[in-house]
Amino acid sequence: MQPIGFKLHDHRTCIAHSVTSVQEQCAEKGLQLTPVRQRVLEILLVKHQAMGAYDILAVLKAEGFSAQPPVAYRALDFLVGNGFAHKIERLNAFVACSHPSSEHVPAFLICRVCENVAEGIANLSEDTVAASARDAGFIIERAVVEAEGVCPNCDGAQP
Amino acid sequence: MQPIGFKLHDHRTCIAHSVTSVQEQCAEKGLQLTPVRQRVLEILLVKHQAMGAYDILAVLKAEGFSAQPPVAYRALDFLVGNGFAHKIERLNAFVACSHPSSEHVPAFLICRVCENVAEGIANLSEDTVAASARDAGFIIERAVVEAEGVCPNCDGAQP
DNA sequence: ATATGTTATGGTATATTATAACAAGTCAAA
DNA sequence: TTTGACTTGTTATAATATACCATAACATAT
Repeated sequence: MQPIGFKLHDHRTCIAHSVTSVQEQCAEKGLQLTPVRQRVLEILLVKHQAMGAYDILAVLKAEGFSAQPPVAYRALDFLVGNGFAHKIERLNAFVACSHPSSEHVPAFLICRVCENVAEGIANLSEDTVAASARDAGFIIERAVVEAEGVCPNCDGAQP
Repeated sequence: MQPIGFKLHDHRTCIAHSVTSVQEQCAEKGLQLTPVRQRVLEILLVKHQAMGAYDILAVLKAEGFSAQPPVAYRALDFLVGNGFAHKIERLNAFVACSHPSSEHVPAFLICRVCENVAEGIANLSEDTVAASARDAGFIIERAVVEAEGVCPNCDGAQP
């Protein structure tokens, strides 16, 4: 059991479920979840913490995959492009998606102390953001919310 | 007259107003708006487009300022840290703040065609994000919304 | 007037993140 | 069996960002 979204749960079944869910979606959509791609997804799932491309690369290398930067970036592009992972721009790092089965505007709660990340869902359509965009005639194609702060596990423990 | 927030307006007075507003705030708070810092702010204000640190550096260099990367990053840190500019993480680039006089959660509408950026204000406190954070016991210290899409000027003109 | 602390600048070097470009393998469909 | 779409392998390099050390400028305390 380890923290996820700052709460404890059975992380092993969590990983297994995510992987099979992604496998199913790939089958449905005719996407190829190749060994490297699946492995990168698994690596991201191990922790609910954002990982840099080069962190992932180090793991791949240790496991005998080819480990030039493009290997990691290609797999990440695939995962992000198909909604199985997200990039956290603020950290230049990546996390597995916690809600891979539905379209959504992800909202990341990033703990600046332990660097764990929880993914929620934002509802911008009811926000002033949607109104501004509508007024301006701007068409939103995708969006993300990134919030930095302190998670419950670190609150009190650290400044 | 040029596009700002995708609309036309008198950009010269816009720049002048922004600069004097920032000068006033610095005076109030005892912050030093040194020559490089003010110049970087002005450079950002020239376009309502995000600029990379190295773009700014190039302008500084042409004007005889010292032009090693830290020069730009320091000035940008000052501006961002005090709310006079924002970093757009998705672009690794910076924009002058359009609402420098008030605390707010900025929401960027980023046109993927012309790369112009409009800054709105998000109201996350009424969003599911705030609820998730509250439920999780997560304390949000700062947040940003980044939306990518197509602005009214580019819509129709480009795919 | 001198010392001390704080803030800002100058500068080198290097770390970190990301992509371009090209060759080659896989595999299904025409 | 070739074509085409997609994936991988690999080298090199681009783009972004920071660590680190030294110096200057200036206010305030001794």
